[in-house]
Amino acid sequence: MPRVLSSEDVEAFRARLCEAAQTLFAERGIEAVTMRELAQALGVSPMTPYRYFKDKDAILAAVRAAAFARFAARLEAAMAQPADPLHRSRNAGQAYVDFALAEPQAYRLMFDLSQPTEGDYPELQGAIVRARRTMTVHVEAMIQAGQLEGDAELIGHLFWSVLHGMLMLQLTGKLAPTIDPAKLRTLASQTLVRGLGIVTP
Amino acid sequence: MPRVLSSEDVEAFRARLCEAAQTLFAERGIEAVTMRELAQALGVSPMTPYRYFKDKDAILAAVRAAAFARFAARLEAAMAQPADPLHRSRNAGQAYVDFALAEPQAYRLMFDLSQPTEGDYPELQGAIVRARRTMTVHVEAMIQAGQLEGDAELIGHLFWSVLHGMLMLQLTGKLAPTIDPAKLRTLASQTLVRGLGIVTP
DNA sequence: CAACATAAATTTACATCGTAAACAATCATC
DNA sequence: GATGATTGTTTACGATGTAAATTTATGTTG
Repeated sequence: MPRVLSSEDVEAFRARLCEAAQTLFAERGIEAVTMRELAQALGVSPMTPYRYFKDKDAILAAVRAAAFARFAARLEAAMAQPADPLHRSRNAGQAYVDFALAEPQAYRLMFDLSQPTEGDYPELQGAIVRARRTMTVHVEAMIQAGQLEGDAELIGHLFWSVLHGMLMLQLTGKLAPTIDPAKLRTLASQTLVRGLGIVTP
Repeated sequence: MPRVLSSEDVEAFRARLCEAAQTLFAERGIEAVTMRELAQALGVSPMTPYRYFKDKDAILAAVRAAAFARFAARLEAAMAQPADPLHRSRNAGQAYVDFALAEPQAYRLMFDLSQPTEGDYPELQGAIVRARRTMTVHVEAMIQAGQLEGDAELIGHLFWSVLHGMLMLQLTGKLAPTIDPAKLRTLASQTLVRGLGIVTP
């Protein structure tokens, strides 16, 4: 049933496809999902998705970009709560952990070394930049509040590294069975606060 | 040219295959390597590898186990240098970074979320345990030397998380272009030393 | 030593995947 | 209403992982 498509229709189909892909990824794992399945989930014939995306990589990139956007939105929402900068940082950290544990497949898609399809796909690039920006904003707030001093971007990346490392080890099942991830996160938090000389209000 | 194979021959072939796989992985990336290529690299017909490994996953697991073993050996060698515990920790951290940057494909294979083929393959499990053990030994040494107090395993996992997080972000190209990875590592080290109250000699 | 059994390796074959190319069906425009 | 473009489908192809059949070479036995 072909019709003339407005660009809104195109966007709508793309969005539906991304959503279906995300759902299937979460259910069956990323590489278990095939183009044919995806088309079937949308009720179209196997080749139809190719009218809206160049290839599978392009779909992956779009789903990744959407995941980064959702991720950034969560962090921004957590930091929007009124509180002193240190507490807002804690909230953001909690939101980070919540996201990764609630949507491990999305987190994996975002941070796996699977494909270096980064450079292409400017939409994806933008989503990453936005998410990364969030990582340093809260540090700048603490610095401005006099709770901390130093290079905000560098310190932001340190927070990020600690969170990312703990979560990746947890998600990949690399933590020792005796390790309680929550305790590890508490220790990490306390250690960073002390180590960076953050003034606790 | 079939012959009766001793179990040493079998092991030798497996080792050759793993080595070839590792080389090809490093060259062309992991998922770009095909069973047929692998067989060709060994000068055998495409199906021969299946006489020595159940399937491709089994080969992946064997290469992963070998990578973990090499990794653990490097860390252990770095810590075997005579020095006070804190310096041995630093050496181990440097060895960790060196390994990941020198063999990014191996590091990726070890820590990607690609397949949860962990549970099967006891050989792999053992290699991981050995590598993980290394991560806490140096902390125990510092505690015994009175340079630090706390839960050695938990603190070991904190060190591990920070290193792993920084390296993964670097290897996946997620660090901001303005970030110097070496500076980030320096900040991380200083922050952990201060935050954990490590007594510097 | 000749015939055979068995283990090793190869060849053939197949299902599945991503996707290119050919085709069909619908609508906008003249 | 004929025509050309746009959307969707069908068909087809090469590549991949691997199962099954087949060949080849060795060690064993009468």
